[in-house]
Amino acid sequence: MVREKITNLIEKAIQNAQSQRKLPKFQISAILVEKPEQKEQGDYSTNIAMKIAGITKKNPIETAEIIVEQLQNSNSQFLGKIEIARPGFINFFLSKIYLQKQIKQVLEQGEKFGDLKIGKNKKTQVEFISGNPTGPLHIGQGRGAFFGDCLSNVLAKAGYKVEREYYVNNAKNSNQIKELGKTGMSRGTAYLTDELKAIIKEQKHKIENMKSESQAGYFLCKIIQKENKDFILKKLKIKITNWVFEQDLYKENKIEKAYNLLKKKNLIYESECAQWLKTKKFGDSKDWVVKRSTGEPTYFLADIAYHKDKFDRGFKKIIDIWGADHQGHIGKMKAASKMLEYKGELNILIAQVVRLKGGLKLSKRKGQIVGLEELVDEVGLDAARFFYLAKSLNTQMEFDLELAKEQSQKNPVYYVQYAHARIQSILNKVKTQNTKHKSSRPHRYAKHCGQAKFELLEHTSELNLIKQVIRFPEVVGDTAEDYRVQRLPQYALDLAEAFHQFYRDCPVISDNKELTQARTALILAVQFVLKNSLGLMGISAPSKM
RNA sequence: GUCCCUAUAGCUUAAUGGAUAGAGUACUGGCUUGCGGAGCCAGCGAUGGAGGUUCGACUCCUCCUGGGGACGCCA
Repeated sequence: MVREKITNLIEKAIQNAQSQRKLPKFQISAILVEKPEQKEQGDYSTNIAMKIAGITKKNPIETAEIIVEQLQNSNSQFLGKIEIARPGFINFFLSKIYLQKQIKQVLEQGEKFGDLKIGKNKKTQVEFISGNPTGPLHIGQGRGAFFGDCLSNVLAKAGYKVEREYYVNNAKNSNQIKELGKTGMSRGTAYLTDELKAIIKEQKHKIENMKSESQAGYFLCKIIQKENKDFILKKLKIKITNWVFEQDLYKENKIEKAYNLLKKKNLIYESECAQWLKTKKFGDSKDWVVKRSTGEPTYFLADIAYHKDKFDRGFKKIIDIWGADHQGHIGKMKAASKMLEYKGELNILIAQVVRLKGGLKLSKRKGQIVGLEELVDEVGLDAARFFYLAKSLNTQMEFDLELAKEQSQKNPVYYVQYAHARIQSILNKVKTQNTKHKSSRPHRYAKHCGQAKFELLEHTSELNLIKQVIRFPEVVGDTAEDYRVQRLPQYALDLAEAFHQFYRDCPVISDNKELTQARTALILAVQFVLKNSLGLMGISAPSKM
């Protein structure tokens, strides 16, 4: 990645300056290289001179001058000019030759462009959605759903070995399953929705013969879970590799085993006939009950057993994506992971609440729910995904269903898809004119385009477009590190915009055959990256619209 | 009461302590000798309030105000 190269150059420059005694000796801390928003401020820039000004005892501009002097000696081919700007930024401009060469590389790598190795094949698990099997998913859960799917894609692209998991709270003896059973037996209304009413009606005879609420609830939850599963896989097109059932943890005695382990470690004590876990000692605000006075395990104990199971499966990095109502649960879980001496990385992310505009709250237990299915039907899957992913996970999100419907035809996602389709249309035309490649496969065609004379790509719009294209690996890497997937939709928009501007300024098809070939190669590369970034978001890249 | 998240343009929102706070949408005006006008260009418009730390604060700290969530032997 370009940014890494620049970082390395700066580090070397500082070391050189130090060995020439132009700068004092000090430990070089993290060097930040970022992409400025203004074009005049370079393609990349660093604030390192300001950071170390305190140590060098020179003002930032002088410090920058010393570093730049060394940088200029380094004679690197990919950099054009290097500028110093007040109050002490060093701005880097990429060289034209370097940019032109990149397109060939993108075409050679094709779909693999942007694949990174930073994950080092680390065994990673992303657990997300994990909706209760008592009803359909609502629009609040859509957040964790698309976020988790997208983050998993990004991590995989960045070189992690990712498993995607969904945990089903279907314990037969849990209160929610009993409540569900009650509802089924017309003794309650806890989870009553139109969908459930239909199921109950259909299964009336079977339910009537059931002996207990628990049995009826478990029966109903199986049906609901199957519907949810189909919905997630087929309609939302989310990939899940493992479905884990709470009931199986009971069946396999894993809950009792976890309990005994904690007991052995002397982390459990009895009070008021219940069994308490010493979570306070491990950083949580208080201790929690793991077994009730009746002897039944709590949800928390089951969750500990579940996490122990994750740890035992050898994940080095675990990401849990939970709803906002589980926020108070983080402290306990972290405490428990310490008790179990988990050595890996446990990240718990909270997807903040989704509110409906107009004040309707979205809590599963409080009345009105808007189904995720309804939303996807209204605005379409692509738009829904884009809409969700564009927002930061830990900001509460206000959902204007009316607006979403209204905007489904002028949604930003179409802007990106339009760029992709437009490119396809041009490519089709190019191929028609050039009968030799009329029916050639994309891969072979890309190879052919790789022979183009890239030095002909000189227009500002062409160079800007290339700059956007080569940002892609950085976008993948940054997102894999900070999990801010909203970077992806923004990037896709930026790339599409750069393409539309290029389209305005530079006709691809012209009498100049060499230029036509070079520009065809360029847009082909753009198309690869557009498709790739849409793919990470789970959004389709249509050839026609 | 305690803890957590949060407040940015009319609306929906972005911004690892950096430069002129970035988009989409809405609104106003402009773009036909060309490959898809679902496009392009220009304009309008924002950091809730008061202090503090810093060369530099939407970002960190304190207080205030508003919104949400959590504080069960529910899940």
